[in-house]
Amino acid sequence: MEKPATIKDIAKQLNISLSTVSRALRNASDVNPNTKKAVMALSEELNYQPNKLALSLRQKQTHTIGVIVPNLDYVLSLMVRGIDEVALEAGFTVMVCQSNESFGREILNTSRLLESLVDGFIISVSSESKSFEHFKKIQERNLPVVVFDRVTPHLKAPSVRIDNEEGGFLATEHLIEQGYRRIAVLAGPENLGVSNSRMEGYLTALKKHKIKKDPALIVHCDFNQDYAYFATLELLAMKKRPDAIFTISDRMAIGAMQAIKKKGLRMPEDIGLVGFNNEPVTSLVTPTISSIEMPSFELGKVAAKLFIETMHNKENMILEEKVLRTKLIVRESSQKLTIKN
Amino acid sequence: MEKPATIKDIAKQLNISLSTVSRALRNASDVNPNTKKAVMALSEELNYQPNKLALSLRQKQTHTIGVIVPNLDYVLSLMVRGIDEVALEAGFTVMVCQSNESFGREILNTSRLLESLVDGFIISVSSESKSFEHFKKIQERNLPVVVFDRVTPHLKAPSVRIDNEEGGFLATEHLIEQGYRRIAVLAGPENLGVSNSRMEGYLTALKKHKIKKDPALIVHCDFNQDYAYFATLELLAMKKRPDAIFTISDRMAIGAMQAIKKKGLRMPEDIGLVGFNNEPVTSLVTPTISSIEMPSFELGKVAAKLFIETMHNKENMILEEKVLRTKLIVRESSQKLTIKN
DNA sequence: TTTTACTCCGGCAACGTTACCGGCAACAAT
DNA sequence: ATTGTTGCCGGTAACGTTGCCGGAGTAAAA
Repeated sequence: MEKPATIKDIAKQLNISLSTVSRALRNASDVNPNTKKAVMALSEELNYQPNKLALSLRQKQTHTIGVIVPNLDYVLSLMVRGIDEVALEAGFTVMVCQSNESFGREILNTSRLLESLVDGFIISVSSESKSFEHFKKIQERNLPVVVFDRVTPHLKAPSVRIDNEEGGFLATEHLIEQGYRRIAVLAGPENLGVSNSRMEGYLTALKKHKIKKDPALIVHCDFNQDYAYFATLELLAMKKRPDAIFTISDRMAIGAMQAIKKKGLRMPEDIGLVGFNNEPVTSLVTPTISSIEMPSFELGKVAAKLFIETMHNKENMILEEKVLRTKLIVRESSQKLTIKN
Repeated sequence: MEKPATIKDIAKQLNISLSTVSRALRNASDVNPNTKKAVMALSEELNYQPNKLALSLRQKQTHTIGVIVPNLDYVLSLMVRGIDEVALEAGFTVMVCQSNESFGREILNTSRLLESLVDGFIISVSSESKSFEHFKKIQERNLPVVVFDRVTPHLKAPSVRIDNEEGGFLATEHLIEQGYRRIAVLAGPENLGVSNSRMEGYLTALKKHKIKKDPALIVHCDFNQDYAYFATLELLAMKKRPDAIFTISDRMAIGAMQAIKKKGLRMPEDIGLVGFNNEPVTSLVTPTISSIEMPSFELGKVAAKLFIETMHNKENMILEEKVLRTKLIVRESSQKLTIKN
């Protein structure tokens, strides 16, 4: 069995035509039960497997979804697994590309996947992306697109995301309830939607509790542990330093934690800290870090389901926007008050 | 530009034949410079991109590599990035599948990738896999295979791995030099090669320093934080408990650390701990955990290079076995002696 | 002039598959 | 006996591409 068997081989051995074999293998109608049985038997024996390339070429569908993610950190790889799960179930293969948070790379990935003739895209945009021209090429070809996690209003497509405002709100209100008042926020790049939404929630919480917003306490920095470290050092060097920090990612929380330790401050006594994502590492460090949990795996699954829906009614596509809830996980870094039993 | 342009479109507009266009686009020889220029110009204008499906079907090559990994943890995702890097450079696309350490899943992935008509495989076997029949199907089709990281002698294929014996040796000898004597090893499943090799290094170090091996100190458990936690609790409950633990992964080291803390023991004073992989988390926990560093990204690159070599001389394939060096990273969990300056 | 050589190009087949159409039986209905 | 009707099947074209072969035209060599 050097070369894989083809329909032609079956046809030849059974002395029937290609068309009949083809029909026997799928349509089932318009073919004598006996012939069908024979074809089935032989195809089993020869271990026949339809050539996907030929199929795809013929029916102009590859049953492949292009997935573009900024990276494959804990949260995103969970989401990708969710996508994978649902896609496989529905008979799709996924091709995952990392943009490494780079705009250029994202463009490259897009065109590569386009060349690979994927049937559509599931995208989480890079933090660097300000222009969305490269995605237009996708929609020009009339391919379905679903945006997830990092959504953007510039892209007219169905989307799934978590409720970032809620997450920001929960984190901030929790800090307020614990008695913190000068709460700083370590945000990501200014054009990153998720970051801004989380900050929005932060502001809402302040407003609700009548705490005046202090622009000096709002710091934008790169989505990255080291930057967060230095940004925190600066925050702590202020005359009136913050008494709590909300970081819009756990990575940044780790950086902040290191800076706080470096300064000899204690959590939660001197300063409170809440992160975002609820990565496992938050419960491993000392002190353990409070964080916002999100249903990542579920989010991936929803994204894939949305994709399949969109794919099936391309004509009258609905711009659905799904939003999943978040949850506050309280740990040592922010729990100043003891819980009464 | 609804549908992507094809060679036929170009031919029609220029009133020349398909063959000429085809030749103009690649061969370059056997075609009038002027015609060629015209073809090039028009293909640019129409944004022509060759249809990969048709190409693959024609020349029976998809320029795709199937990559099977047991999971996508820190180390493996670095390796995959290495593979990706080199593969892309060489004009290959990679399709990554996770077996989730499951044997059945690995079989499924193999046949799916085989169906997708990949040109070959780069594989790291699942810890569950004891049989390797499913890989035979690959070699029956005469497709190149490279094994990486988790290699196995049952698979006749070029391979890259790190020097696990060395890693185990370095970790153990370091503990011995720090004065530890009853050194336990937390190993993975018994059939997992990497685990056994690391244990081999452990034994070599013991022998070199004339420390008698104590079977009670050798514990096999699942490759997993929780199992490591419980296994460590048991170790610590022994009458003559170990004074150091070498775990063959950082995940397990974390579990061990939690158990040690739970028991109220201090590292490195009461007990020493060394992990393997040098994941970032080792430097974030308290105490920081010593570990064995390995060139993961590089390993991925080597694997891909090896694959491309193998692919290019399929005929007289050499069963190369590359081995990369490891390095000990000393941190708080095992540094009993102060370093003299 | 004839032969040879070279340049450039078009036609055909093939990769593996399916959709469509048309045809030949056999049988039922008229 | 003629006309549908139905069941089953084969031929052909097409998806987009390239490799092979042969041929026309021109120029150089005999």
